[in-house]
Amino acid sequence: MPDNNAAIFRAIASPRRREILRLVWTGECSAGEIHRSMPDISFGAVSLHLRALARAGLVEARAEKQSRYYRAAQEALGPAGAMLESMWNDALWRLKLMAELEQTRRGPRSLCHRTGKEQE
Amino acid sequence: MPDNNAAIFRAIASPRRREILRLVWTGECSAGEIHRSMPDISFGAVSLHLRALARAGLVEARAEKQSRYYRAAQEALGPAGAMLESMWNDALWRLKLMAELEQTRRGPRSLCHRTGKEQE
DNA sequence: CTTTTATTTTAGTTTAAACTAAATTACAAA
DNA sequence: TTTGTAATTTAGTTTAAACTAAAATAAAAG
Repeated sequence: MPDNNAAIFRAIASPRRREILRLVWTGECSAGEIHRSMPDISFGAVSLHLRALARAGLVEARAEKQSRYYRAAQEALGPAGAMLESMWNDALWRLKLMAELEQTRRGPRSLCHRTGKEQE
Repeated sequence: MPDNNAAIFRAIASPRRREILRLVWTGECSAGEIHRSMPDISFGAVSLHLRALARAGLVEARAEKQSRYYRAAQEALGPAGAMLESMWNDALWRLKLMAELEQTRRGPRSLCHRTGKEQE
C-alpha cells in the first residue's frame, strides 16, 4: 500500500476511466472488447485510457495471441474501490455516467464508428 | 449518504483543493486565512476553489462579521476521508503536493503578491 | 512474403479547469 | 457618508485532458 493516492484520485476522477474499470472489475476484457462496449469513442482513445489506468496501477494486463487482456487491480484502489462499487449499485448509475461523459467530452466530435451496418 | 461520489472524486482530484481541505480539516479558517497560507495564487482563485468544494458538499461555511469561516464536512467524504488523512501523514506530503501543483498549474503566471514588504 | 487482426502511438483539435486582474458586493467602523 | 476590510464574481488567458484520424507496431495466418 504505497501512497499513490493522488494518482488514484486523478485516475478515477474521469467518468470514462470509471466506465472501463467497471468492465474489467470482476473479469478480464481485451482492449477490443472494451472498445466494442463504448462505441462512442475511438479505439485509440480507449487505449490511452488503459495506459493511464495502468500507469496509476489500477489495471494489469496479460498478453495472449494478438490480444491484451486487462483486469482491475482492486486492491490498489484501497477504500476507493468500495466507493466505486457503491456507485455501480445505484440504479441510475449508467444515466449519471452518460451525463458526466457528455459534460467532460473534449476534442473534435464525430460519429467515430456506427454499430449498425452501412449500406454496400 | 446520497451518492455524489462522482462529485467527490472530481473535487479531490485537484491538489489545490486537497490543500484547502487539509487546512479546514480539524478547525475552521476564514477565506482570508486560507489565502494567506497559499500566497502563490490570488484570493479570487481561493474563493473559486472554496465554491467548488462547497458545491460538492465537502466544506461548510459560517458567516461572522465580514468574514466567512469554512470547515471540512468530513462525513461527506466517506472512505475518501481516510485516504486523504493517510496522504497527509506521509512525511513527503508537502513535497509531493508542490510537484502536483506545479504540474496542474494553468493560466497566466505572475508573482500575484509577495509576502515580504515591497520598497516604499 | 503478404495480409489480417489487435493494439499502440503520434500529431493535431476542442474544451473546460486553473489561474489573474479587476470590478463588484457586503458589511463594519470612523 | 465615506473609508476600509473581506469576500465573491466576471472576463479573459494558458494549458493539459479528452478526444480523432491516421500511421506504426506486432503477432498470427494464408
